[in-house]
Amino acid sequence: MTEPTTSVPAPRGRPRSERSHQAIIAATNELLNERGFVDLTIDEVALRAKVSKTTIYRRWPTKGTLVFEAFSDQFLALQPIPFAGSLHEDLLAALRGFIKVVKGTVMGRTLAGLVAEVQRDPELAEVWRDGFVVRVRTHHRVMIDRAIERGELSNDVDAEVVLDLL
Amino acid sequence: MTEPTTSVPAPRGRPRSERSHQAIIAATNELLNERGFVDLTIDEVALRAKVSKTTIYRRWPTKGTLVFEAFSDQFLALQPIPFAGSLHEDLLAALRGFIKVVKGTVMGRTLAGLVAEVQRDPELAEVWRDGFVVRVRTHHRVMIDRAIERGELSNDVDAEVVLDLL
DNA sequence: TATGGTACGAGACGTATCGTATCGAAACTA
DNA sequence: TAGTTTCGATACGATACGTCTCGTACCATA
Repeated sequence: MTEPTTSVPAPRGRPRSERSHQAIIAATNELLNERGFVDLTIDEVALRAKVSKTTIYRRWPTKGTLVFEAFSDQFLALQPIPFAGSLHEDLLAALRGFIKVVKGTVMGRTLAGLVAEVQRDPELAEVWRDGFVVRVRTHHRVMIDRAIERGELSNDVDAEVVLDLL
Repeated sequence: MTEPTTSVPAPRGRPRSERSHQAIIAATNELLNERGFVDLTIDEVALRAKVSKTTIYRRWPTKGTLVFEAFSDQFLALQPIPFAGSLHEDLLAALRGFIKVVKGTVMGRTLAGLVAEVQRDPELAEVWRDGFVVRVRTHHRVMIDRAIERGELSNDVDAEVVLDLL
């Protein structure tokens, strides 16, 4: 075998356009910031990305999954891990940063719509948990681990609960 | 004048049915708990309340305002003012109670949809602020006032910010 | 009792959006 | 060149919101 057995079975037919993929994500983020989740329409994403609506649905099954993918990277990039010194300060700083983004940018609007959508679509909820909540928690876990090396613990559970508001 | 000048100019014509009003609110709450904000339809509220859709729109301009009214009372009734002793404990208890309702009942789903809707409708946003956020804050203000009589203060601002997540 | 003002029920209606289906052209592989 | 898959264009079905019309029911007043 010249190819590993785990390799993809060699692509057939016309390949998917990578340019289209990026144009769709970009257009989605633009419209997301202009109008938020609810008022974003797939037709307009297609129009702005110079792509057919069919192409979008061929890659993302629902509006929610598309918006999720476009949004999550953009959002998480704005959530740095603070390094203040004490766990209490770190968590507070993280919370402040989170609130600042939610209240100070248009992303809060999108997040609200996305959270609402997650309540309705079980498949999206799964992607949401695996691809967003987990990453946020991993984020926080770092702070908590860092704190364990000092001897703080009882308040940790509370903090996790607080951040469950996500 | 047998009537005070500030009295209502005497109602003319057929009065609005109080029974209809209550039936609409009740049906809305039922459907809200069954399906949440997004999947609740005005047509079904009308059907279940044995009321014409016209009657609903004659009283509430949008779906959002109706749901808000039906939901806010129901929700706030489940948010008692804790009395633990210290401000820290009180706020924590309030937060726990809030999270418990949001995560443990179907109301969280409705709340998410409502928050998303508030981001879109400026009129609803106004009603939301005046009729919900204010009441929640008044709620918390009681705890804070109670704490001021002991001499805690610096952490208060933080707590308000945290509860801004609403 | 007659009249005018308002709410009511029933339902058609226009607009908007999601997501699907169809179909011929284009792009790529073997 | 033949086979396979994606592409764009666009019609379509399914819902839902919110508006509008019209004839009827209810209430105060003269």
